[in-house]
Amino acid sequence: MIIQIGYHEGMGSQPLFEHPACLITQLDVHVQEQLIAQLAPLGIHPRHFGVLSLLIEQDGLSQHQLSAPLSVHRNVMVGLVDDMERRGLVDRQPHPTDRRAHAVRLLPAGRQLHAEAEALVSEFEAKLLGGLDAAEARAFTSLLMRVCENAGLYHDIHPGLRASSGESLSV
Amino acid sequence: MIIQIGYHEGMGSQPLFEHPACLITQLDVHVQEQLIAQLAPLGIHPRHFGVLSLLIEQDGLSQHQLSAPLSVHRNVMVGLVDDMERRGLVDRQPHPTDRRAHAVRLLPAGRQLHAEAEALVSEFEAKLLGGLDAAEARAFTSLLMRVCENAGLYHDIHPGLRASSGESLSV
DNA sequence: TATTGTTATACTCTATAACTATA
DNA sequence: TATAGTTATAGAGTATAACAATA
Repeated sequence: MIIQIGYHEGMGSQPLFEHPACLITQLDVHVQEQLIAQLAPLGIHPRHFGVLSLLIEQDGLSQHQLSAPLSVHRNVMVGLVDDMERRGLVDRQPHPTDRRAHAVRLLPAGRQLHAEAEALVSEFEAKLLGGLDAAEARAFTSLLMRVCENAGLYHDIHPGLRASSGESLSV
Repeated sequence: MIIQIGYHEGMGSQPLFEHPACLITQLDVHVQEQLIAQLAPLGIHPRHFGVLSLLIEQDGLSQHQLSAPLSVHRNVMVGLVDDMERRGLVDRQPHPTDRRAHAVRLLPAGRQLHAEAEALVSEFEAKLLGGLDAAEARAFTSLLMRVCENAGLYHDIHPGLRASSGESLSV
């Protein structure tokens, strides 16, 4: 069965790389590639940087609270925290209010590494937006944030950082 | 709604989700997820849509010419073209100027499916940018394109595909 | 010698399910 | 009953290397 959508030949088709969705996807391929390369000298993956950044914003989060906003499955988070604990960047403390959970806490080495990593990430981002002037770059970032917000991407992670709503994963 | 992140100023550390790179990554996770869901009823993956779109713009491209702009390895392209040939969306013809290569050509069913797929993709994109007014949406897409261009993402595909002036691709 | 398409193999990543200890 | 963390296993996805035909 063919579903007629009212889109017929002759209405004109949009070039692939004028589709916002395709632009975002292509850009992310590049961003991932570059972030991995930028952070490799520090021995971490962008996901480790994500964990460190969330802990800088609010220390002592549980592994589940860390995995939800990063779109990382909780099984994978185990390994990420393992890596970072092994390197002395974080440790696992008993969670103050939930004895099932661990409070992942930043250690001084983690704070230091985060600062170095963020410098590298910011340096890359400056290059990424290097074709825009300052006002355009601000506008771009602001619009990006609004699109993300509109897509409901932050509901879990903001001030509360605790609205657990099932497992949201990429397919 | 304004995004409020309770972080402490002073250490020069930027909240994770104000980093453009992180916004792009998070947004792409969402976009991929949604595109896959949107196109699933048609039995295709976003990558198939990418191939169909490139062929709409310029029919008879070789598999290598298709794989480069889509950031897909040529080994993977074999399978994608296999899928689409099996469904009667495209076929493989002898390439007119390179006897090693195949010219992948759109069949009528492929043209039809592309129209349906593009309608679904555009519908999703309208929702994605639904929080912006028309001028903001245009600005966002335009800035996205400039960032992509600045990153060197379509040096291979612009001249041949967008202009479609009959010149061969320098891939 | 390099490139196109193809296949096979090995490797990585992710998903699923199970288990425990809590809630 | 549901959830946090953990582990093991299976499956999907990806990279590497090789090959034949052609440039």
